[in-house]
Amino acid sequence: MLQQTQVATVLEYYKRFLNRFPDVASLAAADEQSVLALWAGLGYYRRARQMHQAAKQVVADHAGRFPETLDEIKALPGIGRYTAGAIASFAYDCPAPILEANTIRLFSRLIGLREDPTTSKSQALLWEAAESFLPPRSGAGTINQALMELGSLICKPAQPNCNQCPLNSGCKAYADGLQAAIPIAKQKAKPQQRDHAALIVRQHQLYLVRQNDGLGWWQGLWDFPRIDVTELSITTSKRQATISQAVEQAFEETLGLSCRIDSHAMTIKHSVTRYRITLECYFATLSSDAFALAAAGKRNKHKVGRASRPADKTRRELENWYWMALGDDQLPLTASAKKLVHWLNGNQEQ
DNA sequence: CACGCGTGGTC
DNA sequence: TGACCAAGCGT
Repeated sequence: MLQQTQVATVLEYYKRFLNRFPDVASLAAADEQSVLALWAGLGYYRRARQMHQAAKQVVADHAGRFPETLDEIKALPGIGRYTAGAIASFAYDCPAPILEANTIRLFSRLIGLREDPTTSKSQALLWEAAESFLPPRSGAGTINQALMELGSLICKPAQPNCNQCPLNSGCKAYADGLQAAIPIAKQKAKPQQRDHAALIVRQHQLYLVRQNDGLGWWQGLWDFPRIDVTELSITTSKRQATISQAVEQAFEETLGLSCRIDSHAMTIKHSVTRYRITLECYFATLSSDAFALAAAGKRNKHKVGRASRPADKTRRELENWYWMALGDDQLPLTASAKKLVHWLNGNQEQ
């Protein structure tokens, strides 16, 4: 959970998760969808699937006992050199180095690294630095955690407290006054704007949702029917009726969902990697034939794990539909879908 | 090796 | 407010 995710963000998810899956065996025995449901909102959902797979692998290949050597730990899906080193040193006191956001910054400054820390050359130097701090006998876990804390609390990204740093006498960046310039930030791809549209289709107290397939964003997670309408180049200068018509047509062509847009509900701004997404949410009514198709989806209880892929393409779509109650906490929803659910809960007039 | 993957917090 | 950042990994 902590991979690329701040501790404060993880805490509540972690508690809920361990409450539901207190050991490897219970996680291994779980449905992927219930694992994802507890992860929903955290992001990087591949981590959840890989951890689930790792639990199964521990049961199958290690008799249910978590492996205790660096190589065996690293062989598990979703566990790379950092996470393997962290587990091995924290849990089993193996003399394994670690390198992550905090210590990359710390070591970059200590050795006065003037290049992009992500290149293989830089990485080799940084791992070497990490290794140089390992104690000869035991206590690697303590040292590793102490170095992370030092990076987190003192050797901060901006305005590091060099005067409080116990390592400042050996720090090249500090000696040269370069602590603000190191590590150098690598240039990122320019953010791109995307326009999405989502439909709010209510039938009695249930809302139509669909599961994302194995391609693209939010694989295996559920969302309100959503499409990318960036190419429609919708502008505010167009009449609302024109926009609605274009969006209706796009839903028909993309999802085979024939509907009429009734009104605009809300706008959600969010982002995925380098994309800045503006999601316009509309109340909509399905046309009668589309309604029959969607109703068929209701009989398909949502599946465990990824949806199967029958040869027939039209059927494939239908398996991914579901009528969801607003209070449903079993379905793994994307963060934006959760926001929309929250808004709908607050807007249940009547 | 560069890129994709999610989201929320901070300044 | 938008850019930066976070207990990385797999491809």
